[in-house]
Amino acid sequence: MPTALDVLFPLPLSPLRFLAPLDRPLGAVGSRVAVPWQGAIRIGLVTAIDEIPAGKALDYKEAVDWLDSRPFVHPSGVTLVAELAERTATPPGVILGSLAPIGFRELLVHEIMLLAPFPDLELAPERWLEADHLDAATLDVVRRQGLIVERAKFAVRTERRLVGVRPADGDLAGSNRATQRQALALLASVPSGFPSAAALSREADVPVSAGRALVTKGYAAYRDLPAGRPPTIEAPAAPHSSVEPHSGVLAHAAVTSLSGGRRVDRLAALIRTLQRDLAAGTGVLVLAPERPVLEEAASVLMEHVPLSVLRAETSDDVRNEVWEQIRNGPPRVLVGTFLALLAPFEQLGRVVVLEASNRSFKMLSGARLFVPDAARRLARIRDAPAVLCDVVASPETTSLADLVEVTLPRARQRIHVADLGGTANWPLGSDLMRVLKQVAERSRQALILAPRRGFSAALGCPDCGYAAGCPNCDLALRYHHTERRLRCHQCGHQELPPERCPDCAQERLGPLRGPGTQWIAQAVREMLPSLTVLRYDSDRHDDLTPLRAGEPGVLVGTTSVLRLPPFTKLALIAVALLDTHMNISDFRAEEETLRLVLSLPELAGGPVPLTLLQTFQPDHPVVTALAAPVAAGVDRYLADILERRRQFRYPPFSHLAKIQISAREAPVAQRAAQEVIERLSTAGATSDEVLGPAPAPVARVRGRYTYHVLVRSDSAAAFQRLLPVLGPTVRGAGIRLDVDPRDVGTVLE
DNA sequence: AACGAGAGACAA
DNA sequence: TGTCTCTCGTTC
Repeated sequence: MPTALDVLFPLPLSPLRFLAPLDRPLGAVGSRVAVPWQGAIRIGLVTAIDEIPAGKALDYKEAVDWLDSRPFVHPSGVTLVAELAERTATPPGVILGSLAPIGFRELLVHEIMLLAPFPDLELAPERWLEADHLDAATLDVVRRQGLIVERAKFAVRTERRLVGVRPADGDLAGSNRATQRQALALLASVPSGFPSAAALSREADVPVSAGRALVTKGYAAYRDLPAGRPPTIEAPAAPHSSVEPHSGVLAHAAVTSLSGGRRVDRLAALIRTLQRDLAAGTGVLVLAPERPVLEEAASVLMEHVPLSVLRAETSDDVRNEVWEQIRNGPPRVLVGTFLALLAPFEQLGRVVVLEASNRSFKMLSGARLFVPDAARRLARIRDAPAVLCDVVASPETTSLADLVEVTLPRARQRIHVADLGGTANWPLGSDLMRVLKQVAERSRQALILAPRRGFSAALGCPDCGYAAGCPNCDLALRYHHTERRLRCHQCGHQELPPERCPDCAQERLGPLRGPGTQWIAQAVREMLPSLTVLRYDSDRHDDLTPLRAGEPGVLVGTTSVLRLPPFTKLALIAVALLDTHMNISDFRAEEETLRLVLSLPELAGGPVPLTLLQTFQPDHPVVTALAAPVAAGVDRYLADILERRRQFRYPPFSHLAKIQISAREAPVAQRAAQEVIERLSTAGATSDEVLGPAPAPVARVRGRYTYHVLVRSDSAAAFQRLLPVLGPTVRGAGIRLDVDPRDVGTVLE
């Protein structure tokens, strides 16, 4: 019986079926194959192997060749891709494309052999030839007629190297040929050769002409040699002093929630467990949301366990090297981004997710996966325990079945709430001014977290209320004072600020609404002219060496400062406007505000600084919870959050998907949104399960109008039935589906 | 995603 | 009639 392969490509497709290459040993699920594709060949992943009836064989093309001797993706990875595709109602190829961005684009050597002379072709039969001797159409014809056999393998990358080809002889005798003899002797002793005659001469310490003479006289020649070993996997910079592992290991549970403490405390609590996993012969996968967390984890863990690192910047070569280490070497810990999810661990002992609620784990392209969800699925598929680490465990984690909660003592933190109500000073309230003065007097350092970059959230007219808006987006243009520009932070549009108000001709246009880094930095400079004030946001990264050297100063930055290594002499961390974080219209906003404030001590490498929160809402439950004298305030508030999620049927008590419908014309988008709702109800959605349509929080971005529809189901099965009815487009509008969204907007309110 | 077929727009 | 651009459907 013929054997068929289901082959998946990193394209928005489901697997396609090919015949297994005839007369070749059958490979395994998870291996890559080369298959004919639109006149050429391309690389795909075998997701299933099936026997099919002989009559069916003619329906499919024959795969050209197997490319792996051992699976490239563990079979559990194939299952994971399929599960994620189903959950997100996305073609599995899209999932493969996001999780395995390399491995499917490598160059192949594709060869063909004519089985008999072919009338119209001047090609020798029964000899292997480069496939590009035939054009795509001819290749397809002779292939269909069974007149050729084909093979494919990965192209070995080569580089031109200078190598020795002939030993020294009489012509090189004599004292004035001494330098050439010297260079040739060196060349002979290095089989891998040199990149150039000049490089050889440099190494042999002879004039360049001597090396060149070897080439002209035929003692040396350039040859294409296989490219050298890939660069070795570099260890991350180790900014951390060594960490003392906690004694004791984590209990064996399907899921462990590891919360509290600082990030290094949570790592310290993991080390003994990871060592035991490795000793048991199993590898461990540690997932990090972004580079600084990854580097920190790697530098802490590398002192205690054998470690590999995989991140976005790792080259394809290094990635292949890591894959080899994991497949062939002794068990190790792999610290990586989402790219590590498909790592080919033979035995996987544990999956650890660092900073499990971090927004960076939400992938913005493709199926918009949330990596911790994918990691938990992987752990379940492989029957490995999962550990979710976070400063504050999310309700999604704490409501999981078979959960063990490990809570480390919360980092010490003195929190002061500064009420901005009725204050005349803006953006620095009187409390913050007082503390900043102390910082200056005592020659200490302070960090102020600004709500945005630029000078102010808008530039406008104090008389008529006009505010300059973006021509492409329904959004105020942000005012950048230093550059004297108005800029849209959505689409990048920029223009000069108007001389006078276009509505009432008033000339005193000024900054409106919330302050940015520029405004706050300016205010601090005016108040404390002698103090160094530095800025750190995506517009400007000031040189922070003075602060690192311990000089007094104030750093004003956006949340991007949270990714900086800790400062050892911080006396104060201030949040200039906590309201910006609390008022984001999302059901997770308060919880994330809590997480933000409780993770601020991470920035202090030395004594615990004062945390000062400026807010117009000192009575907001988030603020009162944080201001409570003991941690119990926070814990009680977390319980409240969970209860509210249950009451209002938010995740984890329901399944949520956000559908974004957008078009250049608002009515087109609105009609399409209506059609989406009709399709959902035709598919059996109850009125309770469909919410919206509502205009997106910013109704127009880059000239496109967007409407949101939410699908909310109590049962996974009902949820999963509804999503596939949404195509990629509806009557001229584009649809984007975000299953398990991390930002929901206002539709439910 | 990438390609090719087919439809429609426009100049000669 | 040719050719350029856009939309749509297919990839086994």
